[in-house]
Amino acid sequence: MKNKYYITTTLPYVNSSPHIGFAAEVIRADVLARYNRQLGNDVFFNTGTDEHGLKIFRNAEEQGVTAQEYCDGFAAEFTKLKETLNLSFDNFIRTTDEYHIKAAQEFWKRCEANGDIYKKNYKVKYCVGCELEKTESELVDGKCPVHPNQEIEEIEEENYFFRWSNYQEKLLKLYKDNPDFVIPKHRLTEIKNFVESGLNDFSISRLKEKMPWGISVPGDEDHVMYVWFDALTNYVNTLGWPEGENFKNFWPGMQVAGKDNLRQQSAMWQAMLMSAGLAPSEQVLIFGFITSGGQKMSKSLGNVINPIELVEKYGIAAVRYFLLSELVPFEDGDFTIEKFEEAYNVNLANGLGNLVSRTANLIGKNEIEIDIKENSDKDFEGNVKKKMDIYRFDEAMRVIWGKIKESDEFLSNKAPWKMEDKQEIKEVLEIVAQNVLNIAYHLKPFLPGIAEKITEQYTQKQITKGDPMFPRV
RNA sequence: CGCGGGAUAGAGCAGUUGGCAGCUCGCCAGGCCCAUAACCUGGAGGUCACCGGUUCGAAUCCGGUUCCCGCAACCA
Repeated sequence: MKNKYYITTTLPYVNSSPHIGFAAEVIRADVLARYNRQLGNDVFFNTGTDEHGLKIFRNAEEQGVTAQEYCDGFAAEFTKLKETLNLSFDNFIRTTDEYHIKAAQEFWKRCEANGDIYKKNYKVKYCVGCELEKTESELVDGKCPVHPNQEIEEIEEENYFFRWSNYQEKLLKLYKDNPDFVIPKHRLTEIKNFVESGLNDFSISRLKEKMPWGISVPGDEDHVMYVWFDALTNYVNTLGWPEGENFKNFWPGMQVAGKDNLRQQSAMWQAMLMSAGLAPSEQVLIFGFITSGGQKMSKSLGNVINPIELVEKYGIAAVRYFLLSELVPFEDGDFTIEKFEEAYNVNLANGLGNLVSRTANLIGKNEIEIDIKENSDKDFEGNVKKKMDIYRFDEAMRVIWGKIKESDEFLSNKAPWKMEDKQEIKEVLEIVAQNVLNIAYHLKPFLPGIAEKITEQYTQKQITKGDPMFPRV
């Protein structure tokens, strides 16, 4: 019987084009999905788009289109990432999908039935930029410190609230019983501290007459759900919850997110799950951010890196390689075009590409037939696994590149191009070719396209030299 | 004392449970010449931010200090 493995990314909010940080997140999730498929597990991999809320409603108004049209445009752009980033997701959920809307309403009803939803008068200052209410202590000079150029709006209305405060002890118990619940450890510490400091119930609805772009609250046509409540439920809705077979088979699952999402994923959502009577997530991975030249990416600084343009210029393998290999997933990492090109030249062109070329060439020129098979090296496999078990994609790739270096050294030592005896040459090249084929095998989750190409080349009866896979830049 | 992260070769970074300080680029010298001006070998270059402690032994653990950064700019 196959193990079930469910993994989901967060759903990016569709108010701008795909961010390189989200690209890193979804590619890491893709690696875990592909790796688990390779291990023989039955995998369900989810991503999608978060499409409700005031910010989107207003953006659409400004552009003179309906909110749905506005979202459709972005959703198409994000869907295209499947090809652009070579992703293997099984479902792409949009929070405007009919099945999501129905399930989100069902989720609401369950929380309500459990006594965790109540109505109260709500008078608070609200920052449209954050889509969040602000307490007086959070404001600086009466303005949101995050969006100082936007006016704080006063909202006074009856809202529904979620009794987050009911879940403080249960969340702390969850963290205590599952010390690996949040990876890395320091993020678990952070969320534990936050929950310990006390939880305030949060508002989960908005008046429809003011902000119609949301999912109707069950049994109250005057309200729509607050975007966070609706969006978080996608992680089970995508599995067909409440009835779907997939839900029974795959939940609970792995969740990955950027560090800005720690609170939502590991505390708010977990409390919501408990309230609805569902099991908490299996584990939450919290990734670091990507800076650009040591600074936060910002349009005004002009240092925003567009992952799609990067792929168009350098190819998807180069982009996946950099994001997976040159960054420590759980810490902030820096991107510059210089580092990117250096990594490309050193590791893909001179390293992987060159080894594949020189080996194939030597075999072809000598007209040698060799006998090798996929994944023949159990030590190699074990070393990769050790790193994958702790989600260190960078170190797993370092293991793979160690095998490349070892093969280059071996070739230089043996110098088969000086040998006369065909049998002797064959013995050397068979070892190296076997290494290359194993490298390709372990590369499949990381650089699927390239790995397939190498595998195809090296499983021919007569291996011959191909065109360079990575021309130097 | 809001919560976290960080300081390691000229630059950029890694360093898991304490055990001879590593990687890439750059620099110097050599080799090879099968391969994409690539590949291999050797070398120079370190007060592991600072002070103290634990230990046979600390980049690593503990306490303190200084300086950066994120949470918290349009954002994942």
